[in-house]
Amino acid sequence: MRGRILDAARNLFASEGYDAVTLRKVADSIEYCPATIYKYFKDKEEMVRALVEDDIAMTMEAFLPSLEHQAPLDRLRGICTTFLKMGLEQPNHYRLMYMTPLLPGHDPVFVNKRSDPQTDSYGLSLSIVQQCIDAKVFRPELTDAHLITQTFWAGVHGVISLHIACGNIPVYEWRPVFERGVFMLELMISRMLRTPSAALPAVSSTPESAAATPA
Amino acid sequence: MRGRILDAARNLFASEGYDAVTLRKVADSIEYCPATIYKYFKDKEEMVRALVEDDIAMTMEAFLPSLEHQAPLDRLRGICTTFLKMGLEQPNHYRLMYMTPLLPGHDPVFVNKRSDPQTDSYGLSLSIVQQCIDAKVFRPELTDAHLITQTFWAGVHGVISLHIACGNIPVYEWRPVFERGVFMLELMISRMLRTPSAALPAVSSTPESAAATPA
DNA sequence: CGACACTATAAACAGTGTTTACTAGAGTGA
DNA sequence: TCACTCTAGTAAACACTGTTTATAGTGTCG
Repeated sequence: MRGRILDAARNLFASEGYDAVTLRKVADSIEYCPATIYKYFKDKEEMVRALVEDDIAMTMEAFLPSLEHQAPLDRLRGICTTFLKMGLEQPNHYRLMYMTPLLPGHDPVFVNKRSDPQTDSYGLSLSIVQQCIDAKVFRPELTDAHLITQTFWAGVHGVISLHIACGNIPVYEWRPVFERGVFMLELMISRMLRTPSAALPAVSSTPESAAATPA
Repeated sequence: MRGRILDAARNLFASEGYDAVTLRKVADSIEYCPATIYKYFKDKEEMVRALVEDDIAMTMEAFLPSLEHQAPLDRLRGICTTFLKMGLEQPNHYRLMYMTPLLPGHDPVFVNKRSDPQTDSYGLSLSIVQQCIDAKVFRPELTDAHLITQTFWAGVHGVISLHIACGNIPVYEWRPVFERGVFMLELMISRMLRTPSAALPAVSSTPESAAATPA
């Protein structure tokens, strides 16, 4: 039953976007009374958080193929580009997960799922970064796995979130956003590498087509 | 009169935060009827946009000292760190300006103010990056000023916005956010430099105090 | 003075999230 | 079988949003 409510919410969310997820619309689309939802969720926030947790689980699944690579650096590349793709393809979900300061952070249930490489993407990234450090991939002075993880995350997140928030302002002649994400990633990686890297990836200087973010 | 409304909105916004800016509260705090606001603003959105435009102007003023530096690279460093500081000190304004995909982008008045180094921070950054390119500061293959500007912007924005959205999740052992911003900036700069740079800045590995984002 | 323009308002409308009081029904135990 | 409880679902209301309409004031100008 919770599942049916969440399905309806998910559909509404994916089809009509961010602000369309209203309790009444969810209730209507499942042909129930708005108050019924409160039998299964304490809050609207709790309902939304259930959605987010599902999305987190999906993200973790999407990371799995990247873990097959032998070289830890390739694993790092893999999850970063996967994260980038996911954020660009599902901006609504991304916005909810990483651009909305709602999740109180002090919620014990929510917090316990974090920092675990199995269920949390930060924990997973952290462990891969640590593997890179152990494999002496990075320069010797770069020893703080948290700092490195947070920097990679911020870099990729910056490209995604800036695109979601400002990507539809045409006077900024935006370069293609995915290429920009890869450029950012390789920029960071290559500066951190112990053995100097090859050239940075090329980025097309044709401004991105206007079909960037379809609201 | 528009000014008085905006002042009230600004106070409300700064003191009670993002969601507290409601037309009725603004009207109450200035002791007018809610409908009166519609005499001076077509929308709530137009009122909010007026706030944002003021903030943009303030941002531009904050950039002025950075333009005094002789070396173009120092100018670039200056505006980036200023941007970083501003975003961290006024997260509410930052969120409104750069994390809310509201501004339709097709508004002609709004668009005309963009891309001008005098009134738009992107235009200003772009011109400084171009000066760096002309001064042969960057590696010869880095010729696309837009790409470079967008990359710097994304990097700094990533640190700020990630901190605003997720900085209150304690299990991520966040390193001090300002130091992380400078680290990100120098990471990007040093990889782009034609003449190799010195070491990256040190970042304290003490997790940031819990007083990060006071809601 | 009379006509006009303009300001501010009260009241309502449609839409939120949320709560309360209530009903119909399904079980369960005696 | 009969009462009993417990629960899923509901209608109606409440307190809020942003927004609109019709109306009462208030000044200015001819």
